[in-house]
Amino acid sequence: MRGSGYRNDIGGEQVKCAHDLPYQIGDKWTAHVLRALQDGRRRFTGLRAEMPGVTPKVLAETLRAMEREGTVSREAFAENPPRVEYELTEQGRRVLGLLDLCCDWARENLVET
Amino acid sequence: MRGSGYRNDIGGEQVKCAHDLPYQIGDKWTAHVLRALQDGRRRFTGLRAEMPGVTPKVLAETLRAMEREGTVSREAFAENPPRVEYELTEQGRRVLGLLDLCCDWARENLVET
DNA sequence: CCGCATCCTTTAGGATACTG
DNA sequence: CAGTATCCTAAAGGATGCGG
Repeated sequence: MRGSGYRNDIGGEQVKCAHDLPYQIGDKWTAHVLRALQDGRRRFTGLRAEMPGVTPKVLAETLRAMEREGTVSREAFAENPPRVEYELTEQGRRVLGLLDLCCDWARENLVET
Repeated sequence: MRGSGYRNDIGGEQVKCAHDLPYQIGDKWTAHVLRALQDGRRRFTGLRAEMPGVTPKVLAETLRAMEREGTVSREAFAENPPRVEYELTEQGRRVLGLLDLCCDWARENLVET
């Protein structure tokens, strides 16, 4: 089924595996952002509310990184007080799909925890 | 660490996701160990050879952690010079399966990078 | 309200040397 | 051979305060 020579950067094929994905996913808050945005756009404060424990600095960093990677889009409105809304991109929804895949796997393989 | 414990109740579900799995998978060397052991048992030096760049300290730490988690088993032989062999457990093979799942996902979703 | 500027702590990981 | 024992650096993440 799966012979050897299948190990990303150790001289095998160029297939990207978990920790070599060009997307953050293992860091502390990205998965939470993906979950928080799965039902639609949210603004900064809304995200904070759904992610207890995150500090504004770290949340902002996470969002900037995700924006750079193309998993999240950001829209700022020139109002006062300011309003900024975040939303998953198509690629972001795909990454969320991977997360769901992992959850499914966990459901089937970790039942006896 | 895990921040404020298991806070994966984001959607109300208690499902464990990527970074909350009770297995290392996003750290630097675990996936490499899983790959290196996928074709059978290996000893410490053999693993080092298949994982260029890893230092004995870090490899030992990784193996200890995996042993604790139950993804790798360790057998030491009372010989001289000493010999120690590592092998995937059933659970280890399951985690490797998740890794393969991620690779499949990447193949289908990252073709046009 | 959004989020940057500072400063600080923790930790993963590496370099090197040394033992049973 | 199969690891410890030390020491060190970089980077992630947190606390707090300010500014448009």
